[in-house]
Amino acid sequence: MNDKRMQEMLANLDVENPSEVCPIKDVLAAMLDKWTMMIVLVLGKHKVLRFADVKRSVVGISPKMLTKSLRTLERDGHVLRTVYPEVPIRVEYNLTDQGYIFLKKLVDLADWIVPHVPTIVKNREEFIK
Amino acid sequence: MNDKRMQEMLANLDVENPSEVCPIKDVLAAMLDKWTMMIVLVLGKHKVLRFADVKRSVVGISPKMLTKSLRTLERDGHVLRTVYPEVPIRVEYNLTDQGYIFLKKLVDLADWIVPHVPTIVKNREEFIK
DNA sequence: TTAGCAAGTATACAAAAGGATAGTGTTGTT
DNA sequence: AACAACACTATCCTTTTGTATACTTGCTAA
Repeated sequence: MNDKRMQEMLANLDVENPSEVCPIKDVLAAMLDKWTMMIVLVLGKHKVLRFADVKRSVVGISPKMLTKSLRTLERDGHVLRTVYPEVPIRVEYNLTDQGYIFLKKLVDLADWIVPHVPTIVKNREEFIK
Repeated sequence: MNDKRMQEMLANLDVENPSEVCPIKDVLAAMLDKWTMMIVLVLGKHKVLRFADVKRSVVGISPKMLTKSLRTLERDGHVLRTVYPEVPIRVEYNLTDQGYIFLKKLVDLADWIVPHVPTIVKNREEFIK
C-alpha cells in the first residue's frame, strides 16, 4: 500500500467526522475488543468449539462477557452459532468466511508485533512518566 | 498466509495461556484501544500534529484520555514526542516507522471491512436478541 | 423424584474507563 | 497588572465493563 492509497483510505474512513454515529468505527471497535479478539483467535485455532470449550480456552472470561462477545460476533457475521436440540443441548461456534479473514488480519498484526515485543517491554520498564 | 502458517502463529501467540501477564496480548490490546486507534489514524493523515491539533481531530476526546493514549503510544514506540521549549511551549507528535507499519495494518483492516459495513449494519437491525 | 448436564440468564457488586471542567506554570502582549 | 497561549494535571463524578455466583430450562438416567 503506497502513501497515496493510504491517504485515500483515510479520507474514506473520515477519521475526523464529528458525528456521534460512525458505523465504520463502531464495527471496527466491536471487532477489536479485548475478549472478542481472543475468541476469534481460539476459534481460528480449534475450528469448532462449544460454549464451555470457548470458556476454557479464553482464560478468565465470565459467562456473561462470553455470551455478550459471542452474540456481537454472530450479529456482525464473524461467527456462526449452531444449535443442536439434543439433551443436554449442544451449541457449536465457528468462524464464518468473513470471520476467517478477520482472523487473518489479526494474526498478521500479531505476526508483525511479536518480534518487537521484547523491545517494547524493555522500553516500558525504562519509561517512567 | 496459509492455514499451516496461521496455526504456527496461533501457537506462537499462545492464545490459551492462562498466565495473567502475556506481553503480546498487552501490546496488542494497547494498540487496538478505541482512542489510540483514532490517534494513529489522524497522525497518519497529517504527519505532524501538536497536542491541540490532535485534540481537534479526534472528535470528543478529553485532554485526560488524549494524554494517556499519547503516552502509551510513545512508550510503546509508535509515536515520537518532540518538545520545543519555546513560549508558549510547543509539542509535536508524529508516527515512528514502527507506528507507520501499525497504521498500515489498521488501514488494511478498515479497507477490508468498509464494503461490509452496510450489510453488517442491516444485519444488526434485524438481529433482535 | 431427585440429581445432573449444557448453555446460558439474572443479580449484585467491584473496578476501570471516561467525561467535564478547573487549575498550573511560564512568559510575552496590552 | 491583568490576560492570553499552550500543554498539560488534578479532581470529581458518571458510565461502562467486568467478576462472581446463583438460578433457569428441558430432558434423561438412577
